[in-house]
Amino acid sequence: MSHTPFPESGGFDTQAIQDKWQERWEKADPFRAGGSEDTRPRKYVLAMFPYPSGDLHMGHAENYLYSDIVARAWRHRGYNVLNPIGWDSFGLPAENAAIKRGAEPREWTYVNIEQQKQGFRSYGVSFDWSRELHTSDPEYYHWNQWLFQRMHERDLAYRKESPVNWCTNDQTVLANEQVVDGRCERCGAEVIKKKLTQWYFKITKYADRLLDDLNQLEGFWPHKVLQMQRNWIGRSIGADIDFRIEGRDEAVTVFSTRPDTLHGATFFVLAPDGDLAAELVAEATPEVQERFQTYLAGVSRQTEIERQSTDRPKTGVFLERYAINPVNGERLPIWAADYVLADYGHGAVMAVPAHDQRDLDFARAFDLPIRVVVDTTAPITGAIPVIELDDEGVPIDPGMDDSIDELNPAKTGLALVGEGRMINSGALDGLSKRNAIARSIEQLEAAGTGRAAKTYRLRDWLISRQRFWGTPIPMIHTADGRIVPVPHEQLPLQLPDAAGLDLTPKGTSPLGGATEWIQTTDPDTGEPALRDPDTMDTFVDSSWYFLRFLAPNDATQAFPSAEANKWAPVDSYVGGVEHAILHLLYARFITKVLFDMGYIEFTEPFSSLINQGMVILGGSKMSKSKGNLVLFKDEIDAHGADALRVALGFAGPVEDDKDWNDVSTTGAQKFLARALRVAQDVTSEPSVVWAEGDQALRRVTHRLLADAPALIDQTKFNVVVARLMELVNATRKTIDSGAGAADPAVREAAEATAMVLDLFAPHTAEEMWEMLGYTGFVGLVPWRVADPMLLVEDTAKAIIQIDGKVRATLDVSAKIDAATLEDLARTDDRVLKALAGREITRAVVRPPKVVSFSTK
RNA sequence: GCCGGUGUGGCGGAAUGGUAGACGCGACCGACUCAAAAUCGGUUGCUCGAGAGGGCGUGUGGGUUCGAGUCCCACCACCGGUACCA
Repeated sequence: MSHTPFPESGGFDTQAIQDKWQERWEKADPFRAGGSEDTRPRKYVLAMFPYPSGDLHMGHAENYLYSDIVARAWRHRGYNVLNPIGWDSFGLPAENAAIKRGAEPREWTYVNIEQQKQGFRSYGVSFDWSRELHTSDPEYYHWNQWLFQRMHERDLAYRKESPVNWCTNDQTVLANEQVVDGRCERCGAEVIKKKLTQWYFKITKYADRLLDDLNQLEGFWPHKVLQMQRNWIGRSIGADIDFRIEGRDEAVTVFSTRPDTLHGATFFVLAPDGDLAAELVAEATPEVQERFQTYLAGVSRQTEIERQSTDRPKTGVFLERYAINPVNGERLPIWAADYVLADYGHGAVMAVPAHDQRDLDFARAFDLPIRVVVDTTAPITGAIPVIELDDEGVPIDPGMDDSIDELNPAKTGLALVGEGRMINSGALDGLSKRNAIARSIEQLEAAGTGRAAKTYRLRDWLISRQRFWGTPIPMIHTADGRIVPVPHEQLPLQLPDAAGLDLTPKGTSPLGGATEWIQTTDPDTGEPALRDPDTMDTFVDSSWYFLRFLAPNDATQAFPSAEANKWAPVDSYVGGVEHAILHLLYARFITKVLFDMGYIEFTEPFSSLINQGMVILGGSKMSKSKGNLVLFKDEIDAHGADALRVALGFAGPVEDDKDWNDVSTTGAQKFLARALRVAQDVTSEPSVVWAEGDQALRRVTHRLLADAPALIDQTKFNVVVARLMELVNATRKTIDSGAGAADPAVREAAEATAMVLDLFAPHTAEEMWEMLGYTGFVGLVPWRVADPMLLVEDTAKAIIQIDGKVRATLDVSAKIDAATLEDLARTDDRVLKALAGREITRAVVRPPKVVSFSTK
């Protein structure tokens, strides 16, 4: 193969070096994880597996660099490391490409995988290639179907009719997590609500555990991600309160975080698209029915974007029915309004306009009464106000001074949500908000009309998709209306050939058009039956793939429990923050489900998480549509894999975004050439005695050896590169103007450089190692332990401060005692000059580094 | 609005409460060269000063401390998440 050496590589043919080592790695396959015979402790490193959308881009370059750095570092530190790779190869882009070009989704997908694979090989990533998997292979999705059926058995997979998110462009439903700002996360089209019957995974059953277990991850996952998940799960604590509805037998329950304000409830609101509203309207007068239907039609036409826009005026219709307040028997008019959501809480609220901004806005729009029940002017700390009692021992309501217009919600339009003391609330009067919440729950429980309750923002995970390129849902709809699993001996239920199928989005699954495929028989009766035409959300695939890597070719089970318990949870998981909720929440959920089923012994999938920032260009995201893509392949071709890796590793902290303009591949090339030249210049033999080498250089070498492991653990990769540069610079200096190239310390430094540089520039490191006279792979060589004797300095620089300003520095022995150091400082010329006769009133001496004098 | 995060040279960024700016990019000066590239050496926070040397400096204002980029309080700016969630 002909090639031209990269420029700026100091005469080294880095292209040839790269080719040479990639060929050797491919042949020797040195990065396979050890099997059961391997007694070293294990580490599982994983980068979020790629979707094969085309060639690799800079985001991949960063992501897989970081996981490779960690994997390589752990190998050097004596671990049996698993660093696998696979493809998240089901999904919409394949299908859309297929529609556009008339190719099969499968073909498009597997061509892309081949391309990405070449990309990874050219990048020198130390994967265990023997465990490669594709989620679009029946050998993989078989076990999605298995998982689905196990969950179905436990009522964790179920069907329900509910308003769902519908992407108007992709013509499919979406999970709540896939709607971003009212738009489809994938294509950006507006999302509307539709009422459909779909398959769900009951993630809400795990809400408490998903929330509480986040505490275990504190310090190991980015704080930001933990916080995002907490907010997403959104646990609210309060009470369920039962309201009787006039003319109806069953009570209606509402959830409220403010049961203390029950006396301030003046009306009642139902979600217009909920079941209860429909029921009440069915019994209403024709006029009410008509008004309601008109309103509902308007509401359902709205997109999520319209619905979410702030400052929207409140709208609603009065249903001419009344709810009865359980604490005082008051009749509360029932309205239907779209500010109440059908799928949160119970889809109904008691409205307390004085103390809830939304209720207040609604009350003011429709002229409904407003009653203040918390006096927010009353002190809640300090002396408890004296409550006067009337003749019967009932507290006299102190009332609120309603001459204070600034505090009258009806006038200001501002609900009083702050702290205060209860008024107009019977036996709760005088209590602080906090105490009143607790007391009101006690009262409701005593009366049997309410109870403490929790509600979550998290909704169940909608997993059906009306698209082709995904895992078929392994269920059968029988003629008599039962829904039964596909018998396990018929699994995997494979996708039919896409040829001849109409894949265009039309709102129903393309599989419905696969006549032969969709028709089957009822496994119980033998009667004709239909398969479920939908496929699963591809996030099901990625929610457990890290377990499949432990035995990707096992045709008998999803994964062997014994292997899973040995390797998993993943020790270091690397990926973008865009998955902070979606993928990471789902994987945590499925892990807990598998734990409950007894397949694994751990409850969290990823012990530590690294979120890399984005690679941007000129301050904005790179994208094909903007035409500002920096291509992975172009950079490898222009500067070499190692230069790209070093440049990215050095560009800044892992979690920060990196502007491509600040990523210096040419700087990295220069550094790599300097490192190679150092190795080339070494004239001593591997057998030299290092202890006889130059002490100053040895100290630099050993400080790096001592610090590197902790720096890697703290993901301060950019600092490790900086320290490598310092070592190479120090070695250069020793060769050129110090002890010379033959000094043993020079060899020791060059060898240490190769061993640590392997994390960032594996090709260069291997080449250095070979230049230094070794034959094996440096990537497999254990790091040397730093000599503690070389880490303690025998001299130190002491700083002398006077009134907080550094006035002198002294070279002193590292073992100097406080009295000697203080004497030296007090008699130093510069100190005397700076004192200018002022008297020292205080001296703080911290040998050997600091003397601090204070003066008058 | 609510929740979280971040503010350090021209730029990317270092810095267990102890000399702020490691390491690099860029820039400038020099060596080599017919010349350029590459390479090598030097300078490079701002400012006053010929120099010696001094003053000021980590978003702003306060505080704790012998000593604060680092700890505490208040504020400002930017970024991210989320939002009729009852």
